[in-house]
Amino acid sequence: MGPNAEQRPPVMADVAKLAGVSHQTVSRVLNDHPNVRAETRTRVMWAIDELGYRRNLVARALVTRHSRTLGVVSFDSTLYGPASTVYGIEQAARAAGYFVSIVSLRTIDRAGVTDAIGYLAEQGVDGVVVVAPQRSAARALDDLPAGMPAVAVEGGHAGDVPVVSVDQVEGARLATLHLLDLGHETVWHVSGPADWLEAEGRTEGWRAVLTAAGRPVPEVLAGDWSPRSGYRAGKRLAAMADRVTAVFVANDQMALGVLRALTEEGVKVPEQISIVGFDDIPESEFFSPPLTTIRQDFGAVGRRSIDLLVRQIQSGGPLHERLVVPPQFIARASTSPLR
Amino acid sequence: MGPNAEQRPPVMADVAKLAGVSHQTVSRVLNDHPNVRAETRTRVMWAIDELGYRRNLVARALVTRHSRTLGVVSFDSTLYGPASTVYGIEQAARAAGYFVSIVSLRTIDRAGVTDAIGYLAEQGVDGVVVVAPQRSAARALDDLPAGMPAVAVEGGHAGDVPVVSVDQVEGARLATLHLLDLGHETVWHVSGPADWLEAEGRTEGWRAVLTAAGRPVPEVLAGDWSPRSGYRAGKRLAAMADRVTAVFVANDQMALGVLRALTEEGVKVPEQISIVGFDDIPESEFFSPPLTTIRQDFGAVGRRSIDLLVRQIQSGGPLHERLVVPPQFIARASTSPLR
DNA sequence: CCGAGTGATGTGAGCGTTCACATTCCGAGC
DNA sequence: GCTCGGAATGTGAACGCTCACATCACTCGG
Repeated sequence: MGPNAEQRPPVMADVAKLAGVSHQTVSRVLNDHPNVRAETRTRVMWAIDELGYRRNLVARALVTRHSRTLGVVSFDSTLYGPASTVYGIEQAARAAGYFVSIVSLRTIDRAGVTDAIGYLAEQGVDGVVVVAPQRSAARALDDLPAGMPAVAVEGGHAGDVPVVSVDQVEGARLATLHLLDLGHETVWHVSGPADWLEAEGRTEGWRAVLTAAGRPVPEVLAGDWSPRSGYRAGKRLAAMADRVTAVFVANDQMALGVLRALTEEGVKVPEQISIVGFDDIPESEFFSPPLTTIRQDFGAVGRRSIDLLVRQIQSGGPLHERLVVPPQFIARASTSPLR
Repeated sequence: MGPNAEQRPPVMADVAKLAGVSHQTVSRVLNDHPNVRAETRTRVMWAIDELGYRRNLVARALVTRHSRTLGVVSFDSTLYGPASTVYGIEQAARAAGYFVSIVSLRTIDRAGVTDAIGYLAEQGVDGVVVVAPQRSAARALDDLPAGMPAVAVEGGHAGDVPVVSVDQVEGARLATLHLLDLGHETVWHVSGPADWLEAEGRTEGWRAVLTAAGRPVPEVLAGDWSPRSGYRAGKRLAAMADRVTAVFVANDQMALGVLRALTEEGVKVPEQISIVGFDDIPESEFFSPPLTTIRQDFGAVGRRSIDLLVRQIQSGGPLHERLVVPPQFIARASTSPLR
């Protein structure tokens, strides 16, 4: 092996030697430092090209103490909501010049989230976004490593940490009001799982509207977001079809299950029962009938949370903000006036 | 400011001083080196705890040249398939002791993928998984940085890079054969977008079965995976309802659109037309009627690809393997024998 | 009772950058 | 021609860890 049998990728010193400058000048070129002669710059660029040099961001991170990487802790990113949120976050982070390191948890207990944040901290992320849609997960934000910038998405009352979320209560209000406006005496509700903050918010908004209007508040049918749980709720609703005329279902997947159950039992939607969902998944428009629902702007959630996180990283101090993204009502064919 | 006004997080030397050992002994404890006296170990552990020390993986990565981070290049992780694949990859990677850094591209041209891999390389990932469902994206694997271990998922003919994919052709065969077995004269096909390898595979399998059985091969109706494109295809199929009795739709979302269009036009499924989808998204079981479809095991795809990647990282050499995950036929209510 | 062997620990260098500071260069101004 | 100042460049020391090697303290067989 001669001295040229180097297998290691070229480093800054190699570029410097080839260009006939010091490693520091190479660094300056790479970092767009103003005080470099144009001719020197081109010579360095040429050498970089010649050697196929790529800078080593790990070494840079060691000295700057900034990795330009953000951590994302998420949960079951197969569900449409979390998946879209994570996608939005990733897009926004990259636009802001950050990499994204993701940990998706299967179960979402506090310890799991704390561990995940710990791993990310060791890995040197500059900040974390925690998608913590459940109470228990949100609590993990209380034991953040000192000085770690963080943002909670859909995270409820998260202590010192700023929160970005879609206004669930408002969405539920829109849905429920729409049904009351159509002349329905009251509105039934198929809820999400108990521990989820989004589920709580939706139930709360629904209840608030009914109470404010002086309408009876029917018993809540509990679901777990899955189409199957909606199907079960739908069967129960069908059995009460003489009393039920309008239902607000806490997400579109469950609404699909409800629709299916009602169809099986011969209950017509929207003629006999009106249905409103939540999320506006891409499928909703093609349900039978097309689903009236509430759209959440996940892209906006991602952008806002990254913006908040980056501002914290730059300022050093924590921000006590609470950003709310408004939901949007989408009218389709699953609701009709009470005849 | 006294000398104790340190704001910086503790480093290994701090732990060493407190425990009364050398930094190297601390390192040994952290890395489970066998030759450390039990008492020393506990003393070090105590010091670590006392200071709230966390090791700095960036510094470690600099010297070991391994970041224990894998890069994932994906594309629109909002679609059910890509989202599930990425989730499976992330789970498998973490189980294997790796972090995952994700780049999701909006558009999937070759340059974009090449750039993404380049960024990940600078960032020091030990290997990359490229979810490259399109021909153009798959081609980016030809210009990988030298010595970068890589695996393509759903990636077609990807040069030197091992590929893991679900057997699309076989899935399409299962779907088409099922329909022929029910007595249908031939099977129509709503395809995915042209550039997608998965779409090609599904069309190929469908065509192969028809040809082998000596049946007429109808014109392909082109879709783009979206429910809307399925809806448009459904309208056209409804217009030919006298000739069409069976349709294989290249994914479940489009199948939903087809279903919707047929329902609107008063065509009964499965009495007049039988439909088979592909993917088995969670919603399929609750379509009206519940959709007969082909299930893909995305978890298995994730595990296999990480396994392949980790083996490459450990062995140093590239592996020329090609792993195929079998699809599964799921019978539901959207198909029936030709009367 | 001594030297070899093994386990436990310490020492210093180096990973590839950037930072702080030192040095050199060059033209303007007197 | 000489000084001065800012632009352009170079030098050496970190950053926090692991690696290779050195050292030290024992145990054990002859």
